[in-house]
Amino acid sequence: MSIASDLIRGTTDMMILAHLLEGDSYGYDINKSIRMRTGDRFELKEATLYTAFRRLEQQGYISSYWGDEESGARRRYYTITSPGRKAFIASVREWENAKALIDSIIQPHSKDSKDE
Amino acid sequence: MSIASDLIRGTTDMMILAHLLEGDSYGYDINKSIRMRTGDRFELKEATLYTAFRRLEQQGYISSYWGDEESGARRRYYTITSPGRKAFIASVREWENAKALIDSIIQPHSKDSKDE
DNA sequence: CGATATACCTCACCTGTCAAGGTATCTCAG
DNA sequence: CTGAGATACCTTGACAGGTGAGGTATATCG
Repeated sequence: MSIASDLIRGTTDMMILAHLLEGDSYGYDINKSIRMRTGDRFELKEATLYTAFRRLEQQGYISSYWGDEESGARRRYYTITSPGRKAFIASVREWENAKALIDSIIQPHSKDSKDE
Repeated sequence: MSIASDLIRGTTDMMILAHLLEGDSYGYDINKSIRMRTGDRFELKEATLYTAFRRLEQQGYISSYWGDEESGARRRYYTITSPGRKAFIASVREWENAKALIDSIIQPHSKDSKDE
């Protein structure tokens, strides 16, 4: 019951930024949160997650630092930046827009007289 | 004011099938219809449109035939097949699903106690 | 000691979009 | 008649994002 990869394309960055808006976090935790929010119906593939981090950091939308836990596996934490916040807002607007446009295209149009 | 190509990815086939549900049509006309339905805010790029036709025909979701107009440029008409109709219904369901999942992921979660 | 969970990472491959280029017909202005 | 623009089709190569498969390391539990 996963989303087709072509459908989530272009929304993964938005998902990650949305999570970071609520505070610094790290890869595994972000994915766990996504799993929980969707009732176990969706999660990002690890490769997708980490390539997204690279991309977002390169664009200046997030920054990272290593956590200082003394036990357990090391964690790389991410912080959303000011440009990242702006980018998130813009991407949500774009997403709402795209949803409306696509819906208007696929919704059936009543056709009284259909000559064929 | 176009949709980011990463956002429409995976919906173009659905758009085309939606149009063909209302009767046979050809490339140029489908794109014109999309432009009209969206109030000139969106249209498929030609390369995208025609690669989608190839893909859909190969999957057996549409079939094609040449129109017999005696004047003007020739037109290749497309018909949606029975499997195509089923695929369309499935893709709409998937799309509705994806929309809901993505929205649930990006929507802000109220956090009463936010330390930091 | 091996399995499982946490936690990170990279590489090669696949697929869909798109810019750029091409063909051919018809109409209309000059 | 000639050139521009609209109609209408098509292909190729480049590009970008998702993903399977593979890898590393630590802690815990039986």
